[in-house]
Amino acid sequence: MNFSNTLIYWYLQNSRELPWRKTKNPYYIWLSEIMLQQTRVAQGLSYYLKFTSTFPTVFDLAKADESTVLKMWQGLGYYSRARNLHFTAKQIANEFNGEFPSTFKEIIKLKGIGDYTASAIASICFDEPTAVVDGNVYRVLSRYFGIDTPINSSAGIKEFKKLAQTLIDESQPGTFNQAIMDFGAIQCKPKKPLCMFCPFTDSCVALQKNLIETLPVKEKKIKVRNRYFNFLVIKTKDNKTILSERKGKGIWQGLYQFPLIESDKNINKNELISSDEFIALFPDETTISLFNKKEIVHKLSHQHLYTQFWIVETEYSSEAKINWSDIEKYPVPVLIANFLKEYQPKKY
DNA sequence: AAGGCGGGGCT
DNA sequence: AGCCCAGCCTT
Repeated sequence: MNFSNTLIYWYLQNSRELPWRKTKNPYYIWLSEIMLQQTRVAQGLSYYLKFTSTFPTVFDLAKADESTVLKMWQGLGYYSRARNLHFTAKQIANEFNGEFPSTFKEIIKLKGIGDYTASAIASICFDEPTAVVDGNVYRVLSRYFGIDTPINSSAGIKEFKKLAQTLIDESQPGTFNQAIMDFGAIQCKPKKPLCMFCPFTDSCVALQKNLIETLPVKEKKIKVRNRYFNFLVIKTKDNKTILSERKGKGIWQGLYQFPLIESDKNINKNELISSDEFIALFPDETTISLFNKKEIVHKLSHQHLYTQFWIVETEYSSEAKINWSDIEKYPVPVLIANFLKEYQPKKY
């Protein structure tokens, strides 16, 4: 049996039962694919169920406020996915009359959809033989064929796409694509792959040459940046606080946070209240206490955030317009959601 | 071509 | 601690 047939045979016996496998509706497939970008199935699953029940059609999603969409996305990460999802939903609803584009060439034009996602939707929903290349596919192909081209080099990206395209079963492209991804996720795992039960034991180059541990090759490593965050959790006498939206380029675009003073190291109370930024925010008398005695380290893939939450009690602040009971309506980073869970446990 | 963007699970 | 996950966008 050739590669494709062996793979599909494996898939018939080992595929995972997932809700988006029961449909070819491009709206649902699109939703699942966006959610699963750089995200494990286990993490994305509950979000998929929540989105499909709250927004059964693309029109429902298009009608929602962006803030509502972000709130529902809260905790899933890479929030530009949610903003692009919403943008594209409005485009499909308003300009395309709710009809999803049906060819790879048209699909890839949509915001938030790249080569992988366009291939997935075109193959699964419209039977177009366009091969997906995600992290699973890089791993499976680099091992099976013994290819050491770095998967994140431009040469590697082209090479693996071309190879996958020659392997795809043109009579069932969607099944082939899902099969190779499931195979990578379940069998040909990054660590401790299940080579002893593998249908490719006699043809896998990496297994024969003992290269399983070294393939695939990835060339760059990400640098981690350390940052020191001081969130000012305002409480006025009339039970209001300040939240502001993060704009611009950095992390958590579109999410809300307490006023933030960033420093180049952990600072104490005196250093905080004597800083220009603090004085600008609170010229009047305040009572301040540090909520977390030990710094909270929140790790993103590329930044480590050393965080202190300062409880700032003051008589009144003209900036404080949000009622405490309304905080939960705002989309916030997990770092802040975790704080709120401890600070006002009754709410959760 | 390179860097930025979350959060969580596994080793 | 480091790596990876149904990647994409910007510069």
